[in-house]
Amino acid sequence: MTIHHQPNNDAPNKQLIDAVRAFNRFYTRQIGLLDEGLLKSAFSLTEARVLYELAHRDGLIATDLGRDLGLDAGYVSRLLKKFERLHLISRSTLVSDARQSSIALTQAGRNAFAPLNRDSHDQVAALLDRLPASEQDRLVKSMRTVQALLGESAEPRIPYLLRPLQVGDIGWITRRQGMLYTQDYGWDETYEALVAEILAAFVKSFDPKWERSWIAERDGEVVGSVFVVRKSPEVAKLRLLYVEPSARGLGIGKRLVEECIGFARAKGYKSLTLWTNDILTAARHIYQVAGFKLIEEEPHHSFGKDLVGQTWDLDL
Amino acid sequence: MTIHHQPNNDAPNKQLIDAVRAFNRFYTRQIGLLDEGLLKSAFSLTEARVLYELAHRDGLIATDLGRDLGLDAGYVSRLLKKFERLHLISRSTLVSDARQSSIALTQAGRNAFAPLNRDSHDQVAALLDRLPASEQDRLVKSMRTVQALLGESAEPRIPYLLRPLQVGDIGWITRRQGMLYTQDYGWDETYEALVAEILAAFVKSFDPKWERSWIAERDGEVVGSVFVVRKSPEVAKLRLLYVEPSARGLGIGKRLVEECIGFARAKGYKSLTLWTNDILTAARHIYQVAGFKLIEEEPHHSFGKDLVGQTWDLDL
DNA sequence: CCATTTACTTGACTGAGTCAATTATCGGCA
DNA sequence: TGCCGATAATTGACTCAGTCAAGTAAATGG
Repeated sequence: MTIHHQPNNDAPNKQLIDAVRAFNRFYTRQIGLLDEGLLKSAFSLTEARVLYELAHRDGLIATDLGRDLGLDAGYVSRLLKKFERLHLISRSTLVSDARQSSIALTQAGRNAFAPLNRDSHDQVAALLDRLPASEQDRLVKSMRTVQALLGESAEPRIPYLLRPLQVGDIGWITRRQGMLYTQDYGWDETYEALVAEILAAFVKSFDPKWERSWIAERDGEVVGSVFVVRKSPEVAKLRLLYVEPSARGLGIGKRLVEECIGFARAKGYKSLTLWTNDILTAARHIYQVAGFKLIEEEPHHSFGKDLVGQTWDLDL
Repeated sequence: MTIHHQPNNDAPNKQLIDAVRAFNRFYTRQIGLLDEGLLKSAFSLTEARVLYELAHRDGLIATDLGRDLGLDAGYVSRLLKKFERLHLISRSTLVSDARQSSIALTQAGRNAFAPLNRDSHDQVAALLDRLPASEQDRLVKSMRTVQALLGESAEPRIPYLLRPLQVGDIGWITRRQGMLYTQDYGWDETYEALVAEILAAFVKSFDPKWERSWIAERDGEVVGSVFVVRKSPEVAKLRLLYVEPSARGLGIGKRLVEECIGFARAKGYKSLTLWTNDILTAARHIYQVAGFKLIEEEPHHSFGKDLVGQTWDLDL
């Protein structure tokens, strides 16, 4: 299994554990039901699994089968011997290692596997068929998520990726910022509206020569963003910096702000300014570290709360 | 299993079937891995499952166990006999039916089950612990989805539910509309910006006396929405009608429009107007059926396309 | 080149789960 | 009331999937 970033120190929530255990019981039964159907064939369940592997992957050796299917080496050996006796497989000793031999299905083996495969396919088709198309999609999507999370990811996970805005992003950012600040600070729905307004204006008046957006994406999900707009020929403004709680601690916020500064410098702006609220301490810390200076503070009443707005500037 | 709404007539997509089969293979192995850990106990896997059922449900009879765990009646009988010999369970013949007897764990039974239960719990905890908290949530959510879709739903599913706007909705609607029209009609990012703008304005100037929003929600997900705004004291305007492709065919669009009409009537508006584009045929059909009349058409260039805008009115 | 590890095989089991026959009881019905 | 077909549970008789440990042959590493 892969080593993941930031493993939890405290034990996972009991409710989550129970949910996973419930799912395991449920799916044990589910698999049992599906397997019942295949039992009438000449092959045992495990034999069928072995045939499946052989039919779908080339150049397997006995050890691979045992490892991937979780089978005893002796048992695999016996299974393969039986298959060989039935002329379902052929084995050829590897030149690279005379202990191993590459196993391949013969034509007879493929013929024997075909009906098994069809039955299994049809059974799953019948299962899916009970659901409307949209739910089939949801089901498969969820299964893929489970598999991705529990399985070993083939490639080491990219911590995150920066890209420009695409369609769908501004809605997503609006939603997440709205929900986050409502949840964490009790702001009302007008904050979400403000974000929507700012982003709409950004897109409508976007000038690629002087402005830019950065979206931080992880595993295909937006986990952060920031925007730079032209306030005047000499002043750029950083807006709407945000990092998903689940992606904090990866340095995404810092990186986003650095990108903004770099961009503003490259474009010849004289200074970079931003407006924020004093309660957003995590963001403030990032601005401070990046060299921003607090210019002005003024109380205001917005989003249903009494807040203290702050203007921060950075000379470029 | 439950009878679901609108089963598919045509066979499900092969890709989906293969994904489900891949998941089944994956999870077979996953369960195998988890079970290995429990093998050192004095009980077999099936015995542990039986004990689990007995520990968590009262008044079970032998048949229930066989049915719910997919076990042979004879085998269950023998298992129970063994448990009884070990004084782990007690059986009392039911007065209602002398063939059946209610099975309950004794204190010794509970004591025997406790370590098994703890081991299983700890194993799942260890599994979850490898993931950061946010991914644990994603995992469990996906598992619940799979279980809900494949299992028999206890209560018949509510097709959908109408509710007013909440925080997060306007971002979501912006995103989905933006993505949908980009995908289906090739509109550019300015459409998403327009939606954001309209929704921001709606929230900011919202007057509950004269205006309203309806969000259609299914299984906790937004699947449609519509807004009514006050254009003038006599004219209400219907805006941003939208239904998720996955939720079409449930009459959500029709219902949303009907709500708008009802609201506009109740508030004493003289007419309800709306603006749309001729290519949105599904929506147009809904408007026609609801009694709207096409008032005006004019070509315009928006969202990167040549379009024909339409104004529809309904006298109330 | 020798010790250790790895890939595979084989003999000897066991015990999980199946199948069919049997008994006891129930519910329905003439 | 008594009979019949169905259901709940039990039991005997299996089998065969899977385990465990010991052994062989080849590879690997110092």
